[in-house]
Amino acid sequence: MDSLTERLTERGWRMTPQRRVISSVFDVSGAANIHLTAEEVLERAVAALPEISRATVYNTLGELVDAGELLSVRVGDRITRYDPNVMSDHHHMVCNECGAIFDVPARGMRAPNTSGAADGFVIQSTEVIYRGVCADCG
Amino acid sequence: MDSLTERLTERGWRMTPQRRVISSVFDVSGAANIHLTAEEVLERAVAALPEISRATVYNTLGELVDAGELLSVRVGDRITRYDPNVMSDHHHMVCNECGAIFDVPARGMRAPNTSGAADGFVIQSTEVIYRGVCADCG
DNA sequence: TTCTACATTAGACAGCGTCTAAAGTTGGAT
DNA sequence: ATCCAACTTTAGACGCTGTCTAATGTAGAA
Repeated sequence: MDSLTERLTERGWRMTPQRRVISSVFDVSGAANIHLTAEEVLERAVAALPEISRATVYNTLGELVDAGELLSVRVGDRITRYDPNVMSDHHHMVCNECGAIFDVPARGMRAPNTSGAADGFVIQSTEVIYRGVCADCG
Repeated sequence: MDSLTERLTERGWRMTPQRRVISSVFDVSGAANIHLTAEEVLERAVAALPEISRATVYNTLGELVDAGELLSVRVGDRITRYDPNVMSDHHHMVCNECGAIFDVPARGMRAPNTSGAADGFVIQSTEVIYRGVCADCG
C-alpha cells in the first residue's frame, strides 16, 4: 500500500516540503487509533520544518479531508481531530477519564426506527461515540 | 408534569427573573426536536428581558445541564445545543441540507465488538448521530 | 426590615479555527 | 537550463463560541 505522501503525488498535488512533512506525520505503521488535533500536527510539523505556518497546517488538513485521505473526528469537545484510518469503517470509543480515543469496527449497526418527526429521513451515514472507561483507567 | 420553571423552584433554586425567562424558553408543549444554541436562547431571553446578560444565559444553561434538566448536544459543528428532551433516551438525525435536527428513539443498540485496541473498555453511554437528508429537503 | 449567600453583569479574555493579501515556489513548457 | 503562470505558503488580523473576573445587585430566610 502506498504511503499517504505517495498517494498525494499520484493525485497530482504539487509536492512541497510542507505537504511532505504534514503527510508524513500520518505515515506511520498501523493507522488505527491515531486522532491528532491540528495543533498536534502543527507541533510535529514544526519539529521537522520550523518555519511552517499554522495556516498551512490547517489548510492542508482540510484538503486531505476533502480528498478522502483523512477523516475529521469530533468527539464532543470543540476540537477537530484527524484520523488516517479511512479504509475500515469504524466508530469511536472515548475514555471519560483520560480522553483516549479508540477505533472500533462498525458492524451490524441497525437502522433506527424513524417514526415521528424524522419520518422520511434518508440516512447517508451513521456515527457512533461510545463513552466509558478504558482498560488502563478502569 | 411540572414545567421546567416549577421543577427548579422545587429543587430550591433561587428564582430570579432571568432564570424564569430562560427556563420558560424550554417550557413549550412537546419537548421533542428542540435543540437551541446558547445564542438562540439569549435572543429569546432578551426579547422578554432586554437587560439580561450573555454570561447569565451561559451560566444558567450550564447549571440546567448539570441538574439533568437539559442535555447538551453537539452534532459536529462547534456549537453546543440544548435539548429539553431528557425523559426519553434518544439519538439525533441531522439533515445535511438544512441542518435540522430530529430526535430518534434509542432502542436495540447493540454493543460493539471491542476486540483490539479497545479491549477492556467499559461502555457507559452511547451516542449516535445519523446524517442524511430530511423529508423536506429530499 | 435586615442581611448574607447567592445571582447577575459588562466586558476582557481564551481556544480553535478562518481569512486576507502579499510573497514565494513548483514543475510543465520552451 | 530558464521562464512563468498557477498554485502554495505566510504572518497576523479577525471571528465565533464560550469562560472568567470582580464589582454590583437581590431573593428570601429570619
